[in-house]
Amino acid sequence: MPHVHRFFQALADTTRLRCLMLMVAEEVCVCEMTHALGEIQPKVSRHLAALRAAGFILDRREAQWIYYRLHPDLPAWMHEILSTCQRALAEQTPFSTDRATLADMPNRPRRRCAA
Amino acid sequence: MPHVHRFFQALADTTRLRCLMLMVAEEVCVCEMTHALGEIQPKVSRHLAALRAAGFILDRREAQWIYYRLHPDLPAWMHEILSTCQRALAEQTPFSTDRATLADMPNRPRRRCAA
DNA sequence: AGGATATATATGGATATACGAATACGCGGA
DNA sequence: TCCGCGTATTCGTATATCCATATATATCCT
Repeated sequence: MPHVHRFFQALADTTRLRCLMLMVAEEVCVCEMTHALGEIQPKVSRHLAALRAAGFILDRREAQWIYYRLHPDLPAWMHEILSTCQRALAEQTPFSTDRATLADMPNRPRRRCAA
Repeated sequence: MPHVHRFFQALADTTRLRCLMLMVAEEVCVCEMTHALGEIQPKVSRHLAALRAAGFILDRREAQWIYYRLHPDLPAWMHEILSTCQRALAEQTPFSTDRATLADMPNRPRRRCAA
């Protein structure tokens, strides 16, 4: 199926996988991912656009920031695979350092107060 | 990590994924996969070579047949993902028909009697 | 309105990947 | 030894993918 192909093709790029691993945990905006990965903005943006076009993530604008999250209607097995990945890769580079760099990010945009 | 990248890149091709889904269940030789998928032999062989070069499968020669199976040292999380795939995709085309076509294959080479 | 910040997209080029057709290799049997 | 079968590989080509640079769009603030 094309869906399956698209999914694994999405995971096959390191930049996209790193972004997805961050999004498994929480909603993240582009500048946060750019900072966390240490990549230039157009590169991150381009890969997020690909993930969005394939229907794997959703975006939400809040002021000048655009937050991305996993698509809520993602098939269960895809979500399961992403969880498996995070469990297996969380303590390996670059995924562990991505999380740390994000946590230490100065002036991190704050989400609208939930509730 | 390059390993992770290689793994998902391997799954991102439909021919390779179909072969892997067959190998999750049992050891399969090239002519069996060629028959099951309805693809030409060099195409199947080429993709198996890629999987072998990446260390995801092992081959074993028996007379003129070469049998492929998942590499026994595959990391647990990769095996887990393959299992998740099979559970999710087993009843979808082309994976379901691949299994059926293999089961109905005439003159299917028989493995050496185990034990 | 104008500047600053955040994000998206366009462009052109380099590299990788997949393909069919043809061919080579390895093994068993007559 | 020659043939047939199963498998692997080479070749040339078409297509896809990724990238960096430059630029466009949108929003906020003053």
